[in-house]
Amino acid sequence: MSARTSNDHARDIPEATVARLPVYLRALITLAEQGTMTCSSEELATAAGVNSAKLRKDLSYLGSYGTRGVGYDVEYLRYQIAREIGVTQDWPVVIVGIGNLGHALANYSGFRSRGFRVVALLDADPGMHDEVVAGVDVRPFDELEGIVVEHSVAIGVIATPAVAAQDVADRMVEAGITSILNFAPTVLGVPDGVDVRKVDLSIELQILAYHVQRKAAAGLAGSVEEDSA
Amino acid sequence: MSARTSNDHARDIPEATVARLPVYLRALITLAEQGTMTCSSEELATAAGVNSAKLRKDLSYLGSYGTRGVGYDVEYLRYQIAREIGVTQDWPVVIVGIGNLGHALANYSGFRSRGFRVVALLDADPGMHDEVVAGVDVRPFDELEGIVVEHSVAIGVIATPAVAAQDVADRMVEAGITSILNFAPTVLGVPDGVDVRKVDLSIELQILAYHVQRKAAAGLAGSVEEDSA
DNA sequence: AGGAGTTTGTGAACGGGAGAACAAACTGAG
DNA sequence: CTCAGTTTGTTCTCCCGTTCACAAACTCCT
Ligand SMILES: NC(=O)c1ccc[n+]([C@@H]2O[C@H](COP(=O)([O-])OP(=O)(O)OC[C@H]3O[C@@H](n4cnc5c(N)ncnc54)[C@H](O)[C@@H]3O)[C@@H](O)[C@H]2O)c1
Ligand SMILES: NC(=O)c1ccc[n+]([C@@H]2O[C@H](COP(=O)([O-])OP(=O)(O)OC[C@H]3O[C@@H](n4cnc5c(N)ncnc54)[C@H](O)[C@@H]3O)[C@@H](O)[C@H]2O)c1
Repeated sequence: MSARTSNDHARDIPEATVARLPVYLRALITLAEQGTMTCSSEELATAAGVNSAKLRKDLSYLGSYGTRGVGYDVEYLRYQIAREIGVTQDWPVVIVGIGNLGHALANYSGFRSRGFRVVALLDADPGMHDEVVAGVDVRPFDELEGIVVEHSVAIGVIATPAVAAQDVADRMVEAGITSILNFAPTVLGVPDGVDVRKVDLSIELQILAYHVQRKAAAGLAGSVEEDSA
Repeated sequence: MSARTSNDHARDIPEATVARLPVYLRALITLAEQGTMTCSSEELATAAGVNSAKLRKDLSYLGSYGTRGVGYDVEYLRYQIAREIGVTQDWPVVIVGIGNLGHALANYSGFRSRGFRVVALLDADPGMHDEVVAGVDVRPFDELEGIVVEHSVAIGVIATPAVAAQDVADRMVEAGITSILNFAPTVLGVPDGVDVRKVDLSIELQILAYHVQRKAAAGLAGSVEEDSA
């Protein structure tokens, strides 16, 4: 009951930190490619586009991997973050809905290079089956469960029209998937223990539109605010 | 100086609220299509996947558009939110980088139906010019400035490889664009007053992977936590 | 008209994250 | 060995966002 004791260090990294770790990881990979062996929190923070105090606090949740007076060993920190996120191993992924977006996702090489392997492309449209996209057969949606079990798939991507998304999510959960990345513009209902992250292009654009409008309105009003630092 | 007085109601809606308004808008559109005339905060909150108190507080920043004891008029609220976001008018958008992802974006109909109009598709690859995607010519990247000025474009989408993204962003800002949606996995540096939102598929997957791993580790440890409500 | 029932709008408590600031810990020169 | 310089890890404070809880406001029934 009280056994929250984990092997190494404290668990439960804050969500905000988890969301930034992949950014740090990317920055470290870039630094490593440039031949940098060591970096300070200041340098890494700049590369990642965040405040250095925030970076240090984030890293402190993982453990104490830096050296005072020196900084961080790029390769070592890179490995530690990758291990914490879990991308030292490969994650099998299934993509459902191979339309415009599904094709783009299947062809995306950044998938593979970051520890994700597309093991199946599924679509309900029979006209699409056995088409080969990026070296993977498009298979009937019904094969979901078999594939999930066979490859121990934990992560599913939904790129179907919005009306089908909830159905697909239900089937995914039933098949044993516990994490879903949803591109369809719908709110998905899932049981406890299942994670959903959504990517909604229209929402992003609408947020941008709001700010454009606000900036324009502020400009018309003639006041000179907004600029702080 | 103290003139933060605006015409109608108080300005500066919290960012978290701004990010949810499009979700409410989508839920209201769905309700309207189903013939619902009126809805309570509870119903709308459920449809939007949020807490009803949060919904009410969010809406209260826009004004007082509900009726106590009754709820909200779906059409009226829909219009008010659309007006607040700024999607009662059409926003011209340019997309730069017409590869896998750019094609998908250009073909995406949800763009148009939500108040965004793709006025130009730009790519640096000459082999691509004059190809027509979704009814729009692909043009050389150099035409950016002319198009931005001609159509008063405020919003730009970057779908180029990561190495080109900063360059493209610089050119966009120079041309007069003030809001950027970035799909390339890079941190963009932009001047104050320019908004950048990023969509990074790999980061989303890595966040999901972290949680899968955490769940698995918790399972192995044998503790029965996680479930609260 | 009055009262019961319903639902909004908001004040207040609470929790988590952001940033400033500093002590602890390391390096390297003399 | 000592001391100056550097950089981490962490504490402390502040602010934003979430949630609870309730008075105010409205409807409808009798
Ligand atoms: N294209 C984009 O750039 C873009 C951007 C943002 C969001 N989206 C969203 O992503 C989703 C897909 O967009 P798209 O442009 O690729 O659409 P699309 O119509 O081109 O593709 C949808 C695919 O899903 C398949 N499908 C339909 N129902 C299915 C089901 N029940 N099971 C399995 N497959 C099914 C269809 O056969 C089709 O191949 C949509 O919800 C869209 O709103 C797309
Ligand atoms: N394909 C996906 O599903 C996906 C998913 C997430 C992120 N991304 C990211 O989106 C970006 C585009 O991905 P993609 O798969 O479409 O790549 P892609 O290589 O298919 O397309 C890139 C396009 O950009 C053009 N381009 C290159 N440099 C340019 C420049 N300076 N100015 C204008 N155009 C230029 C190229 O000619 C090409 O047409 C990449 O950064 C990728 O990491 C893609």
